[in-house]
Amino acid sequence: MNFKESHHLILNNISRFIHLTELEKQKYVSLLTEIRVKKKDFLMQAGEITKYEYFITKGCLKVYTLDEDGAPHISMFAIEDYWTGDISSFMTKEPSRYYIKATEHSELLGISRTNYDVLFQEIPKFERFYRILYQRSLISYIRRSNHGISLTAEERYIIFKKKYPQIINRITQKDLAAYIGITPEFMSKIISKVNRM
Amino acid sequence: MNFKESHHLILNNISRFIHLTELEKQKYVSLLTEIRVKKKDFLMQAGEITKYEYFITKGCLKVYTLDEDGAPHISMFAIEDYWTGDISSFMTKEPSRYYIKATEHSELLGISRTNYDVLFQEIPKFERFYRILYQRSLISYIRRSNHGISLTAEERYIIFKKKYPQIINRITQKDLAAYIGITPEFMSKIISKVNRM
DNA sequence: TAAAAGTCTTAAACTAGTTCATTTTTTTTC
DNA sequence: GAAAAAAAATGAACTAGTTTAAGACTTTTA
Repeated sequence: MNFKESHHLILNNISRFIHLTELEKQKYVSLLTEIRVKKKDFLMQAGEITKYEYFITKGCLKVYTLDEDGAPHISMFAIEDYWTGDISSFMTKEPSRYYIKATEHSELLGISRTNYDVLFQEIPKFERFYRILYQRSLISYIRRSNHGISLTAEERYIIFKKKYPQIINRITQKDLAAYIGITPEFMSKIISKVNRM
Repeated sequence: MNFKESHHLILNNISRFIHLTELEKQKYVSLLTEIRVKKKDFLMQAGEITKYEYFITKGCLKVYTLDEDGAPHISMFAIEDYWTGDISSFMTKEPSRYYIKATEHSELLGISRTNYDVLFQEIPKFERFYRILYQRSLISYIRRSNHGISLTAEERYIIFKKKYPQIINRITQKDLAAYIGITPEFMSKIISKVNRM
């Protein structure tokens, strides 16, 4: 059996948690859709019902909401080997409040809501895969929500820099500010202060 | 087959996502441990390795960390029909950074780490149950982490009050402040302001 | 490759939230 | 049910982070 590079990447990601036979691998990749999105283009926009859960094989994207004043708040940056999407809209089939925009030319594999359900019927082992995937995401979001209410912006910046060195060089300071939850002006002050230390 | 009241509660919670046969129900409840904890007593403390994932059948508990200054930051309040614990320490078997303290006399059902693994082997359907449970928790923590960095304390208070009316009357204003992420003094100001509106 | 658009920096005036100290009110305990 | 302990309220002085504005630097686009 011969898989393309993107399929190798996603199968390798999955193999960290569950073991699949060659036949299951074939079945699984047959349920995926390939998606390309150019820099600055949207993978999805607020108001739409999320059609896919995504796995990034190349590039970088930002997932964000806009508040009443039109200010962006970035929920996550997704690069190669990351999963992303709006799990809430994907599950409830209600319109999303999120935008997903490529900050670099990106390539993704998507699984549609229909195929997501088929997947569980045909290869129940995937319940385990997603159980573990969501469990791990949950751990990091519990931590992030605690940091948001208990740490200063400077502390959150230092943690982000340490935890995601491979991301920080690929994003603008403005987007980093929208992720940390402060204005770009204050982000600029923090960075020059931390660098001076 | 005759189950006690607490077993009825937990089985009813589980039946929202998966269907169990009578035999599976019996098997499942045999893996649970009953726990009682008096008001102001700890269910667990920072430094311990989390032994159980908990389901609350009666009472109210707060899950919190202490920062370097000794100030508490509450991650969640758990009441009847809620699941709680420290999923990170439970999975990694590393010492927890959380305290769980009963704010009322409470009764819980716990599943140990060993039995959690046995459960998946014996009733693989539980992978699906936990997949859905974690997926839903994830959705609410993603939202909470966004609120923490994008909303004012007053907005977070109004949202909490609307979303958890059954909890707000059971907790102190001080604990609410530790959940919202502000000082008790500022919480007091916000509440009197919002009530005046 | 010049012009336009977007990003980053700096600074002054402002606001949301903290700190500290004191008093009042409510809850707990014996 | 009185005394002690904890929670809530209030206010003044403070700090982290915002707003607005303007200039310098960098990237994108025609």
